[in-house]
Amino acid sequence: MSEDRVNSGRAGANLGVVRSHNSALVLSLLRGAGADGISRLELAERTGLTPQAVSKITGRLREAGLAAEAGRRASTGGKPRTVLRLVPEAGHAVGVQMDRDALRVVLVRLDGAVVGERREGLDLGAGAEAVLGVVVAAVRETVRSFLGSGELTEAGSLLGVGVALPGPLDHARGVLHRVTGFPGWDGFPLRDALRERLGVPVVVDKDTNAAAVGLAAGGEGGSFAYLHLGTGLGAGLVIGGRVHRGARTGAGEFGHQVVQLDGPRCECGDRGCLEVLCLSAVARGEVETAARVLGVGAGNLVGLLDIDRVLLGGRTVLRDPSPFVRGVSEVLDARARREGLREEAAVGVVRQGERVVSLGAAEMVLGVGVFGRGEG
Amino acid sequence: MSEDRVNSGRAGANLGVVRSHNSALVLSLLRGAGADGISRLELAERTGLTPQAVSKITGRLREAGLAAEAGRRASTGGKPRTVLRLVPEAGHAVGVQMDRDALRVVLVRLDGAVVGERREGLDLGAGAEAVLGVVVAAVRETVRSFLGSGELTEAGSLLGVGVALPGPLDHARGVLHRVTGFPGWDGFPLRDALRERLGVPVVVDKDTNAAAVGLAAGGEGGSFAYLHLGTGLGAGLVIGGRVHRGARTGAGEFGHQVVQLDGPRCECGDRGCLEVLCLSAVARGEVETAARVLGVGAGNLVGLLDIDRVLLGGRTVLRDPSPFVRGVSEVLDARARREGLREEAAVGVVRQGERVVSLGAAEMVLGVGVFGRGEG
DNA sequence: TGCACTTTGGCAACAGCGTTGCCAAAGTGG
DNA sequence: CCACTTTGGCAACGCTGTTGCCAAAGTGCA
Repeated sequence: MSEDRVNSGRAGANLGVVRSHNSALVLSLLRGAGADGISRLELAERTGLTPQAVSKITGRLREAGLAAEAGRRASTGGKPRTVLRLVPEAGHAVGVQMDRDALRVVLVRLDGAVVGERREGLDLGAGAEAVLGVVVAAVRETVRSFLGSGELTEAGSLLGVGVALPGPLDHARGVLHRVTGFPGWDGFPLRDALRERLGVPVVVDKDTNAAAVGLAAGGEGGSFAYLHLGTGLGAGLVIGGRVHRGARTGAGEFGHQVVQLDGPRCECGDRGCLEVLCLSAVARGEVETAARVLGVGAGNLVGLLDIDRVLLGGRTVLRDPSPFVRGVSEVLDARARREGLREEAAVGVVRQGERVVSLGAAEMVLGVGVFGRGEG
Repeated sequence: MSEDRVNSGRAGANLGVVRSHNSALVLSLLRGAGADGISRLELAERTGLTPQAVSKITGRLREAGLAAEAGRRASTGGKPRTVLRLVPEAGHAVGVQMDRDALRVVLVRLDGAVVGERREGLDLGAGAEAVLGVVVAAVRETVRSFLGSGELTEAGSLLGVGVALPGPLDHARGVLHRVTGFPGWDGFPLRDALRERLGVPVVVDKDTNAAAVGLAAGGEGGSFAYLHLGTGLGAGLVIGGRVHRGARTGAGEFGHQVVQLDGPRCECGDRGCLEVLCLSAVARGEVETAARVLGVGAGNLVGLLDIDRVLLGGRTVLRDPSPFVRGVSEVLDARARREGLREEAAVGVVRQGERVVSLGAAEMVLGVGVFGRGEG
């Protein structure tokens, strides 16, 4: 019912919404503070809430076991501030990245720290049932070996499983539209199938969106794009702190923007797509050219959305990031100079490397799982 | 203070936020219902609020003179629903469109109906002070002749003035960065200057954003783009019902996306921009080519953002819309077929014609002016 | 060592939000 | 005419963050 409301229009607010909003807000600030912790008054300043409200909210979080007091700051002439810290062991989430040929499973704590990881081969062509079995077994095994519990839901420790994979899909329903090259997956209800077998909440999303969620939760503020250059070229967009998926989870199709009218044929059927130009340059060993072409696409994106930052990832980039960073930076730099802007959008490489997608998948669970509909 | 919070991060919510959110929500539904009106129970269904909450909210709106009961629906076996209607005369807003060579001022009622309009020539090169004088006089005269009051703020009837103009500017501060071709405007604090002279709230935004606000308020739901093809080529983006401006009000720079690597030089300094390709085709009289190129840009946009609809406007399109609609539709259609989507993004022409920008400018005031921070 | 001062943060009372329970009003339909 | 349905207001309520107040816990000067 609430999902309908959110989809079909704008929803009315009530006290419950206020509470979960504020709780999620405080929780995310606690997470951002990490092991350093954060004081109540600092939380009040950052949220705009009164100190007393923060006290009540953190009191609830402490009672729920999600937060705890952890030492004090130095005094500034009065009573020293008490430091609050997230209790990282209070919850865990599993992140799954399903690729064409590989499976990656990570287990993270509430604070995002990785406590377990597992990698193995995967053959998406083996059929939905077989693949599902492999994924379920891998998740079970990961949780068992690192949390030491056979029962996934035991003690409420496992909040859920996030699954990221390429290809068109429906995030809201958790249904795959198709998986490029593997027609057997058309319309497969991956979320419900996994939820039934694992017995915990499951979230499904495109790999690029998952990465974007993880990066946003990892402290990347404002608006940014994650550009993933691997076997394909896609983007995850974060606008004002929230991932933008579009109504059909179709947003972020970055690789098939046309940057050369009547250019070479792309396998999508169109001509002059960024992806075919970029990847064919990579295949020819012309990394500089690939980077410049990627930069042009990034420039188009920055101009359209006025984003603050561009983060690069994906196997092809991570193999040797510097020419890509340099090439994209140069294009954006030139753009900013032309526009008369003081600073261009900053370009960087994801520091999580190849794990950025699976970590983001886990993050999707933490973002919404701990307190109502979180803020992403 | 609240502005700081909103800009620097995510803000905590309290009861006041809930009230203004829900009030704005109900008000926007009342506006959407127009002269037909809408019943309390319908409002409850649409917002997800309980009927009793809707009764309280509409009670406040009625007390404020913004809404009124207006007849009843047919009975369905019980007491017939009472119809509520916006009181259109309860408030007015002025929309100003400043163009390189022309000024357009519209006066609209709370329901968006135009009750007055005024057009005259403008020379942006005449200097800020001179132009300001012309604008102020035009606004005063428009209000006086159609509302019959010399005092703008009298009876709280004029809620504010929205101003739309091209060129880079800062929406949040209401400061112009520069106006292409007229360096004298660099850094001019247009919003504050107008507010001081007119004595009512003033909102300043890019012309394309203003149009987008107006279209969104006019019932265009979901996510869409307004593409404006006039002396330049720009876009206004609405994502999930809200205009996306970017941190620097720089979003929507649609015309300078590169669609032809190493293409012809654009006056922005880059090569192969959509704008130069499209407008030069128009200049050569090759409208079909211009439309196709525009379609390619629209396709890139649809792919990146997964928007539902593309609306065309601007002098060049409005002169003869059908080839543009056809050309863009064909490109998007082909895209959707390639993707295997059931339906492509719909293409249309703004029904407001040349007034879409000035009407949107007025809408910017109504959206935020009546109740706190509205929903855009 | 003592006392004035600053700062933190909990307790209690409070205002105001939407919600719930209840019932009068105003229709339909047999 | 009366049973029934549906609408929507009144009153009590639970819960939110807010405000006023004060104890706790430091600093720093005398």
